[in-house]
Amino acid sequence: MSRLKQITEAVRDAGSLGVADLATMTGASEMTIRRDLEVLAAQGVLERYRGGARSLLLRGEEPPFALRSDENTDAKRRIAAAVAALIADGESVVLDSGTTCLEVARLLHDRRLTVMPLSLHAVNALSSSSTLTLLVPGGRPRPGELALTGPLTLASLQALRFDTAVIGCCGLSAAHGLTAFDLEDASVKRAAITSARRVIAAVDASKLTRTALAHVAPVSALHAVVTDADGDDGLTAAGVTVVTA
Amino acid sequence: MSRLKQITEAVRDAGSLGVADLATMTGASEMTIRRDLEVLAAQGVLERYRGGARSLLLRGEEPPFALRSDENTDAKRRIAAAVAALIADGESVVLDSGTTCLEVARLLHDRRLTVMPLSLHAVNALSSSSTLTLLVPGGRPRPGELALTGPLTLASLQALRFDTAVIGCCGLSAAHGLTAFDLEDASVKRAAITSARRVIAAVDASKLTRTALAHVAPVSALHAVVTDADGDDGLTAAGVTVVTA
DNA sequence: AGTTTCGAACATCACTCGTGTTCAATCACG
DNA sequence: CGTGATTGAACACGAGTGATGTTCGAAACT
Repeated sequence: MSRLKQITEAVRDAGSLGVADLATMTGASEMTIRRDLEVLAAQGVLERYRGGARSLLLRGEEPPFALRSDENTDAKRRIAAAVAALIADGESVVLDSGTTCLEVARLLHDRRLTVMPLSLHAVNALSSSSTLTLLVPGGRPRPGELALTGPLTLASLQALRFDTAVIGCCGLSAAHGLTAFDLEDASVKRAAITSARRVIAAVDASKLTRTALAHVAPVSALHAVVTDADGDDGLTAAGVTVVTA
Repeated sequence: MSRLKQITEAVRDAGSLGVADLATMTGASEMTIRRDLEVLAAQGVLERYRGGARSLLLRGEEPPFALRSDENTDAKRRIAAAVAALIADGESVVLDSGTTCLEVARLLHDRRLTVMPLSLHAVNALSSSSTLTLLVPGGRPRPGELALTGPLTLASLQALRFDTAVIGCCGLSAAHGLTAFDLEDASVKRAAITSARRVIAAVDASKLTRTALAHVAPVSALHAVVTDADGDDGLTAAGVTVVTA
C-alpha cells in the first residue's frame, strides 16, 4: 500500500494526526510527510494545521482518483480483461468513468471499435490509438476524477446509440440496484445506460455489498455483471448474467 | 532544431533519403535514425522503404503537432502572453486548437475564467486547474493534433455563448481573411467565432503571408489580431486592431 | 550466394524524481 | 516578548527512466 494511502487512512481513522506520528508510522522522514500532506491537501483529502493534519473525508465518500488508481490492480485487470472479451470488433461502446473502466480502456486501445469514454483519463489512454474511432463527449470534468458531467455530457449521450455500455459503479446489490456517490455521475450513467442496447457492469468485489447515495438503475437494466468474487448476492436470481473473472 | 524536425525537412526537400545519408547529416547512428523514421512514419510524416524513407508531406500541408510544438516557442509565448492580457477575469473563453493556443491555455491555468478548449492538448493543460471552470466540447479528436471536430463539437459550440473566442489559424490576410488547412477545423473555427461576442486571432508572423485551403471568416469578423511581427499587411486598413507582442 | 539492411537485445549515459538532511525563518505559546 | 517547535527552501544522494550507441543474428534485395 502506498504511503499516501496509508496516511489518508490513518488520518481518516484518527480524525487528525501529527506529522511526527505519521513519520514514525510510515518510517519516512518528517519532510517527506509534509510533502505528502501537501499533496493530499491539494486533493481535498485532508486539511493541514501546524503540526499535523485532519481528515476531510466524510464517511461513505470516495477517496480521490489518484489514490484509488493503483489499488487492487490485479482484480481490476482481470475484470477488465473479461469485459474486453465480451466486446466484439466493430461495436460502438460507451465507457464509464472510474479506475476499473480505465483498465478496460487500456485493453481496448488496439481494437477496432467506436468508443466514447466518460472520463478524460480514459480519453487520454485512447487518444493515441490509430485503430479505433474515439468520440469525446462534452461536459465539465470533475476535478481529480476527470469524469465528464453536466448537460453537455447528457446531450452527447442522447444524440447517440451504442451497442454496449460498460458501467463501473460504486455500489451494486440486488435490492438497491446500481448506485453512485455523485448525483451528477448518476445521471450520466443513467443516460449512458439508456443509450445502449446492452449494459455490462464492471464491479469489483468490494462494491457488491455496498450501497451509495444516488440510485442509477435497477438490476433489471443490466445484462451482465463482471466481478472478481464468488459472492453472487442474489444477482443471478434477479436474472443477470454474472461473469466471474 | 530537433533531429526529428531536421529529418522531416531533409526528407521533404529531397523527396526521399537514405538512412546512411540522414545519419551523416545529423551525426546520429543509423539505429537512431531508424528509430526516428519509425516515429515519423507513425505520425504519417513519411513512408519507410528498405534503406530510407520518402516524404508524405504534401506541399502546403501542415507538419504534425508533435513537430510544431517546440518550434518558435519564443514568439508563441509572447503572443500568448499578449492574448492572455486581453482577457479579463470572469470571462468565458473558447480556445482554438493549435500550438499557439496551447501556450495561451498554459497561461490561463490559474486565472478565474470559464474556458472551452477545442483541443485535447489544451484540455489536458487545464484539467488540473482548481480556479477555472473547464468545459470540454464533444467531438472526434483528430489524430496527433487532438483537435475536436465533427457534429458533436459544433453542437457544443452552438449551445453556448462566449465572451471571447481565441482563434489560431493557418493563414491570415486582408484579402482572403482567415483560412485553415483542414475543412473540418474550418467549420469548428467558424462555429466558435459565431458563438463569441469578441474574436481574437493569435497568429505568428509566418502565417500572415500564407493562405490555406479552407476559408473560415473574413477579416471583418475579427476584433483583434495578436502577432509577433511588424508586417501589418493591410489589416489595420481593414479595420482590425493589431497587437504586436 | 553474397551483400545490405533491419531490428531485437544489451550497455551506457544523462536526466528526472522521490527522499533525506540541513538550516534559517516563522509560528505558537508560556 | 522570548523560547522552543514547526515549517519550507535549498542542496545532496540514489534509484529509476528514457535516449542513444553497439553488436549480432535474421531477413530482404540483387
